Amino acid sequence: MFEQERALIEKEIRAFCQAESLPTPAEIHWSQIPFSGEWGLSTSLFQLAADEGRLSGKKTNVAQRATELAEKLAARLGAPEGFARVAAVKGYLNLYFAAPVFASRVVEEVLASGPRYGWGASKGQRVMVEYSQPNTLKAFHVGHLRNMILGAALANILEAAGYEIVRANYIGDFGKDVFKWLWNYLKRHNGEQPPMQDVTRWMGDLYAEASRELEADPKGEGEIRELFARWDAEDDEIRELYWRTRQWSLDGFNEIYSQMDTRFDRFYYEHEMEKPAKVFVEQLIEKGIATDERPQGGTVVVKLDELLGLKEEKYRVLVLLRSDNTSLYGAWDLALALIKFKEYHLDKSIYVVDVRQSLHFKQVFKTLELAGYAEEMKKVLHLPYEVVNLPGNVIISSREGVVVLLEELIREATARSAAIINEKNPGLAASVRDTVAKQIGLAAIKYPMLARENTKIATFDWETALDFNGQAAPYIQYAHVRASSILGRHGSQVPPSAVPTHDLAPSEIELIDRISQLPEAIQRAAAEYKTLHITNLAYETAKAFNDFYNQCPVLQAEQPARDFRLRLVASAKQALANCLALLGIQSPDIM
RNA sequence: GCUCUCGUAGCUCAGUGGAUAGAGCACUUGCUUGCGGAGCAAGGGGUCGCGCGUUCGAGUCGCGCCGAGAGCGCCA
Repeated sequence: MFEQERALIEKEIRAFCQAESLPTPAEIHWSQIPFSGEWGLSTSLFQLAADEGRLSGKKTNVAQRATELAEKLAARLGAPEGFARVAAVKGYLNLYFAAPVFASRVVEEVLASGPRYGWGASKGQRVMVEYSQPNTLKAFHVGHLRNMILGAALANILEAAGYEIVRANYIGDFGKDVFKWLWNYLKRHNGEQPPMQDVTRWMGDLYAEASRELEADPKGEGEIRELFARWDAEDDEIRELYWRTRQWSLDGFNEIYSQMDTRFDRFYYEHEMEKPAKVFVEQLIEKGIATDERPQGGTVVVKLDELLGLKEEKYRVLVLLRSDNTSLYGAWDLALALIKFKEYHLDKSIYVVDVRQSLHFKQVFKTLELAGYAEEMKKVLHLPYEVVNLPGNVIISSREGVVVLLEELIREATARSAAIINEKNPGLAASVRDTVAKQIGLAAIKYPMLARENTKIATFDWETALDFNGQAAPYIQYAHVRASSILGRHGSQVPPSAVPTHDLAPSEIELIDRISQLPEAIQRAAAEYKTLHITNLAYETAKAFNDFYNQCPVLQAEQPARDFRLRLVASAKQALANCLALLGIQSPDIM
């Protein structure tokens, strides 16, 4: 938000370097001024002092020289436009903002931009984010939650940063697991209908049963292959069963997506990939990239390390077709990757898939690179995230049926938040309470998944998931409610723009500072693909608002402070709502 | 065996090569004639896994070790 001022000072610093015959820095790094309680910008001169010493070949005391340079520079700058003062402190150049000028600029910009405050200009690039990827005929559990929430938030953040976004889902509706389920269904549950509630739980239970039964049944594998073959031969009975059971899962997913407030622009399905994948595999064999070992009773594979002439194992081997000629998911991923580029002319194709598939994606992307798609492969990115475990490092397993069902979690969280509302705000009408309870419950579930580094394993336990205190979404929503409450009591429109003429309190400046950080946080979160920059800022902004709330009266304040503070409250409310919206979290006005 | 990830307060986690490493939870204490106390303020608690290196400067970068987890030819 202060790019202009920054650019101006940078120009001055470069001019200073030239005048003093110093090496000109390529980049000038800015940070906040710590400990001062004042609001401004800071940069250090150590690097410059060290560079100068290295170039001259003479031994220099870097700390001393940095202090000297900072002082000279401060003297040269004087008091530039918009800044109250400039100071040299221990080798740092500190520029202190003329707070009223900047404060008013921040507030004006937030209120003028509204829900789009913080959004960047269009970058003219189209990015696909693929996420969720649930498997039909399996349970939808808390392990899938991280993926869905992370992907959705990331898509929002990239969109806000200025990219055109295509939200894609790739439904796992094909492969051996599907036929394993059908095999078990035909043997033990033929004709059964799924229950009304928790469809995916029922599907998952049958899947776990199928896994158990298969282990005990030596003929099972053969029977499953037979079903697979019948599907291949377009056997009506199997096709009908396949479509019918698949639809049960899809209905269950749609229910969950609507509950979680998640939407997609494009659905891909594994079963659609089979044919194009097989055609593509034939081409790879012709090109000599894939090796056909089927005549010897083997598979079709891409021996990546061998093709690349690597001595150590790195990419290993990607298996594309089984010995019985059916295709594997590696083959489908080859086809899908190209279809995406063909359909949307993407500038970037992102896969939000858990870290255990890192090698798989390395293999897929490298194979396509070798097959002549090097340009496209520069634009793909597997964004890995760690799994969600249960307490005691218990792995969530569809195969063994050890899952915490997502719908159960949503119900629990909603019930819990309704109970808290009853306690804290007993006067609230039941219908309003239920709506708000859901907003808070969902937020509490989503926030911790987004506030954690993607590469860290998350542990799900009920106590933490349902803890609504402290660094959690309800805290942020509460700050938003307080802001709404003040504006509601004020009643009429917030007063028109005004530069503050009262002495800004430290907590006012801190709050404005946090609000002003949103545009940069969005750009950084998008560049690094990290939602936690937004969760952190949302929390810090809420904290700053609560501090302000305690220290600065608004409605009781004297004019002109009252008018400015009303506008500040409206800005804080907007900034909080915008952060939460990026995270896929709603901002209630009462709770 | 090879590859990848993680290791910061009792616990869960932040921390852009820069000034005095921060939050939340838990624990102790205080704050409501005041805009919503789901809040605020204060307190204790740290060999940033260990070592070497790069650098003016390392929790942050590199290498090595230790510990934990994951992946590695016909599941997805």
